[in-house]
Amino acid sequence: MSTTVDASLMRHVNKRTVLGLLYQEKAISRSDISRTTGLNRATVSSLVDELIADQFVVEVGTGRSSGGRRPIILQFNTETGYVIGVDVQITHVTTVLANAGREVVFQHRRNIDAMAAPLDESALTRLIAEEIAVVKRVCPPSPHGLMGVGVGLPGLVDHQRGKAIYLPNLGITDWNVRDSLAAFESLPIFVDNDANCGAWSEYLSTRVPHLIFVNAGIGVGAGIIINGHLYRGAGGLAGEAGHHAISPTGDDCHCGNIGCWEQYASERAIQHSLAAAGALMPDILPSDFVDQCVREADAGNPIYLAAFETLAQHLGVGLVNLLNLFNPTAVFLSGTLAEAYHLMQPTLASIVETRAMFMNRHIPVTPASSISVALGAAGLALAQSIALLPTVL
Amino acid sequence: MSTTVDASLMRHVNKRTVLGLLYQEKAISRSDISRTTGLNRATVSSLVDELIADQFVVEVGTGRSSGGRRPIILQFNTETGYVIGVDVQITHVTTVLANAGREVVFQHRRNIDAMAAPLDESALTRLIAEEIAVVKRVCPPSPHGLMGVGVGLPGLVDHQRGKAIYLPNLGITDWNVRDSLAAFESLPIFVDNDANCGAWSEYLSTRVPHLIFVNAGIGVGAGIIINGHLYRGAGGLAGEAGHHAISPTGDDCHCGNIGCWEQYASERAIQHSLAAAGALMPDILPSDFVDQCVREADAGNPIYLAAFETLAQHLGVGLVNLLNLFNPTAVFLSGTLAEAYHLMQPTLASIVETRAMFMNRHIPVTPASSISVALGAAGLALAQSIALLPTVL
DNA sequence: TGACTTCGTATGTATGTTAAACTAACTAAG
DNA sequence: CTTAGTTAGTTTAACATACATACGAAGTCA
Repeated sequence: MSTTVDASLMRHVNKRTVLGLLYQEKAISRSDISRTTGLNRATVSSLVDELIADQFVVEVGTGRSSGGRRPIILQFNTETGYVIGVDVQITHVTTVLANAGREVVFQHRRNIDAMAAPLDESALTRLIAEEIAVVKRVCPPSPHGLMGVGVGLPGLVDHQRGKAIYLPNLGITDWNVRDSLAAFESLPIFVDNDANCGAWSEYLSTRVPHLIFVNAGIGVGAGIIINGHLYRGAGGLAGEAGHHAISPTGDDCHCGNIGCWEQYASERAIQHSLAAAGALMPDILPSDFVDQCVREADAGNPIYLAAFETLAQHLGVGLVNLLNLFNPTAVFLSGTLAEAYHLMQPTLASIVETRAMFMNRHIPVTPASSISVALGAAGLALAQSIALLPTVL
Repeated sequence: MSTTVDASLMRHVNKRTVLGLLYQEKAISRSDISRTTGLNRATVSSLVDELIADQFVVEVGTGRSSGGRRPIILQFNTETGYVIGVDVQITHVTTVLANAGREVVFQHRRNIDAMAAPLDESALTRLIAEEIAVVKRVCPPSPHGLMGVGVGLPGLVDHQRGKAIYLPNLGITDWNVRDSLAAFESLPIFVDNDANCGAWSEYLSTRVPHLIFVNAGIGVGAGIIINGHLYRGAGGLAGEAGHHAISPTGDDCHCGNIGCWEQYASERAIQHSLAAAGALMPDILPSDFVDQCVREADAGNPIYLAAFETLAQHLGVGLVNLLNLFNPTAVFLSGTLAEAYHLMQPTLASIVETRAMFMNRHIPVTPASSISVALGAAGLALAQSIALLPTVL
């Protein structure tokens, strides 16, 4: 932790601050930048000149005068380069092509049914490589080109080595994703946990400094942003919220614990409720399971309504725990269960309002977009590719 | 978040890095500093000169030669100034006088029995002021003198305004500690949650970058260090681990939640166990309660042994949740229940080893010193007083 | 004794930010 | 339509700081 600063780092930091501001605001002048950063106008001019030379920034005409010379409007050059993001879930893979401004240029979803027909590592590698190839074909030319690929995976990930340590619901252990993909793809590959990707995506969109992103589908995981940085923990494996126990008497979990949140707040819990009510749906593809259940509940089927009610209660209990522990600014709900948000929202809200500590009772729990994990994976790749953009950590 | 750097900040950061290194190492030369920080020898010399002029650093003779001129050994001047730390618990108040090197020069403990004879805010203010006055009298003269007072409180604290928002077990709401004490004491007053103080203390001692400090007594709270910084959450009220639920069927808690960890992992839980076994101890001072229980258990009394066993199990379940959520490097156990550490250790260890996720199974759970909260409070005051020392956030 | 090593300092240079002067371009009052 | 005032952006000089280099001091070792 011995941070030292010299002139070049000083300039780098200031340059990053300027580009960061340009990245947030859609139209801003040199003068505006000087005012909001506190940097001298001359310094800003010099930094902007370099950013323009690097094609990260473009001048786009002049703005309105406020009593003097009209300002030159600057913008982050969203088309300076592109990244690919891949969200690997148990039931489907979502791939996006995003420009440097995190605008989605192309997206593709492919259902898989890993639970019915398990995919081994090499099959999954090929599948991801195929998806990348598909997206790659539609990537427009740009100054920095296609800069990298981010992959979000549902389980324990060693993001530094680019390895999946344990993906319980895919039945995969110790899979070196980066090296495997390198056989098909020469682009830089970045790998991370899916909830981490989602959290990063929501942070970049909202700039909320402390947030929790809960990905609830077949498993449950959380991504945690603290002070604008992704919190990874000492071993890089924080946020296993799905394996915090909410009951001392629950079922044994594969993780070794008893009564894990994941047992009560995942698709499994719905199946459990349905089975208990004698209403199993055996001939449905896993990738359509939640969809079908939501449809039944929306149609008024009381068994399904009750199942979602129970689910919402358990989801709420765990959420309250996270609120009291982390005291965040916002919570985002993602994964297949987010499709049932409208069914669970009233119960969820009422549990948070009654059971969280008073300062946490009005923290909003909102659904995330279905592509936020893929977009976040792309965003992580972007952050690694352009050193001047906001750092992950 | 628009960080800008200029020459003076650059120098400040480098100076802090140098002083930080001197603060950690007990004997180090300019040359050593240059090597470990990467700063140029000339730069180090210049920075050290200023630090010596400020009396933060002293030259203490020469070291052994390694084939050339002998180095001049530098040391952080632990006697450059002093701070006071106060740990306010329900049953006692601990006050320490520490020098700038966090060495305890004097300490004093005073039992109170706030539960039996409740103290109101003004009585508590006077009590703290008295304790400060006692300690102040033994403070030796020094270049920077007595720099400030840190106060750790068991409950929700607004550290920025120096206010206690809610201290449930003391029955106090909205108490402006800083202003109240200002009537008695002109020193700068810094207020924080007790577990935050403890966590900061353990961080400064161990330099473990990710750690959790659990303060378990009549209440339960956690202080969280993330990446060498105290994590306070969005509203400054994170770490309310005592109010994360570990059972859906437990008692109602004053916080609004059901089945809070605090119901199962505090002194209350022992009383509950004893009552259930028909072995209440009504005529004991609250400040001696745990002491007495430990003595009974150590003497082999099966009712007390069973009570601690149950307590350890519940403590363990909550700890596992924290491990899986935060993936820390170490956990420190403090508060009155830490006195029963030897009784609970085997159960605690076995629960962590079996129920935590595999990467968290060998995270050490060790007892903290009984003065770590007071020392941490002093440390927070120190960090605020000397801007060149490690920052809290 | 003499060559070599290491520590710490002195001096000049490179890099960067800032302050101030300056030009460009606009608004608004008379 | 002129003129004063304002705002945006650039140029120039001054200043702060870290670094490279050279050097003296003080040791080691053959």
